[in-house]
Amino acid sequence: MAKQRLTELEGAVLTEVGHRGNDTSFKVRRAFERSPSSSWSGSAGAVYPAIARLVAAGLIATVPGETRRGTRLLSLTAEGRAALEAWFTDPLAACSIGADPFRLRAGLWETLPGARRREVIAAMIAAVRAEMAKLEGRDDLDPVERIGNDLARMQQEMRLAWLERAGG
Amino acid sequence: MAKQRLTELEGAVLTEVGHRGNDTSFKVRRAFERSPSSSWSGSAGAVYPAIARLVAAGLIATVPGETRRGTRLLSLTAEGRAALEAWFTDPLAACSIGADPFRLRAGLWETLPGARRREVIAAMIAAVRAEMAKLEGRDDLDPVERIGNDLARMQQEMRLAWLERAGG
DNA sequence: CCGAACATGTAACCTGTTACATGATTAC
DNA sequence: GTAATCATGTAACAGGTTACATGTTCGG
Repeated sequence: MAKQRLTELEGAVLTEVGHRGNDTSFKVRRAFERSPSSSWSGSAGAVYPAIARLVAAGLIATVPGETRRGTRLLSLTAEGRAALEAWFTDPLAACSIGADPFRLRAGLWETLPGARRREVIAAMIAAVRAEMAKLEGRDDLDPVERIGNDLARMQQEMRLAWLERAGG
Repeated sequence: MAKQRLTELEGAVLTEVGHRGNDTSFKVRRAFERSPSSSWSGSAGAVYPAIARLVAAGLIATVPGETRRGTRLLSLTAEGRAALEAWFTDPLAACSIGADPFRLRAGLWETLPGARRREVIAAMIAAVRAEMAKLEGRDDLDPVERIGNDLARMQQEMRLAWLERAGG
């Protein structure tokens, strides 16, 4: 009955419920919507079915909320906590390379003729700076999300350093 | 008729055909299979349909190969080159944050009790070192892929520095 | 009272995965 | 000759996106 392996979205849902205090489907979904990562839109059509799968697998328990809004309060079961820990402590999954749109494109910038290349690099520097400003503006983060935010900032700093070397 | 917007896989396919000398569907697919990134498996069921879409959209032209193997030689059309450049020079797409499995999990490691936490961090350090060794072993890379490889290595170095700070 | 935010969910669609199926060429 | 590699593709399935549908509560 327990799921074979969690998807990234399912792991992230368990994280929201178990360590970030998002105890309803709606709050989980809103947390994804507000996250700066482009990887998920936090769409209802992804989050609600994912939670339904986790409930069916016995990893999330639900109790009806007190209001008449139809709210269901979510919590991790013992199995859910175990599945979450297995998910986030797997070294192969955690340290694999992932999908980085910058890495996929950077090699191609070097193929452009000089003037166009400098123009593109300048636009990229501006875009990275804008992303960094967004990341630095967050001061309402819990400790778990804080670390994710710091890592995202470090990656943008790395991109910036690379661009400044490439553009000079 | 021209596609509205390219997926990451479609952009990567155009890159393989246009800038990395992979002039058949099979070579494109094999290049993805051998890539260290975990984001795509390079499965036939993804690559062949993607190429079919790009051909239908007029971005890739095909001519039959000389052998009887059924090989079709691929090349970018003028529209294909334009679409590829639009794809890789879009600053918003290039500088967005992407799906990083490490970033998604790192905050949770800090919630573990001390001994278990050190154990997990040590396993992560070993896994990152193993990934870095794989990345450093490649010396058969063309200039475009070289840069992607360098960026992947820089990201693993960043992870390693973070882990050593967290584990100390 | 009305709009914004809360709250849940479904249906059509698109894309990627796994596994399968087929056949040609090359190396031993 | 036979195994590995080259070469192309499809079918069933899983999961995410967009857009839609429904109803509740709260602030002005």
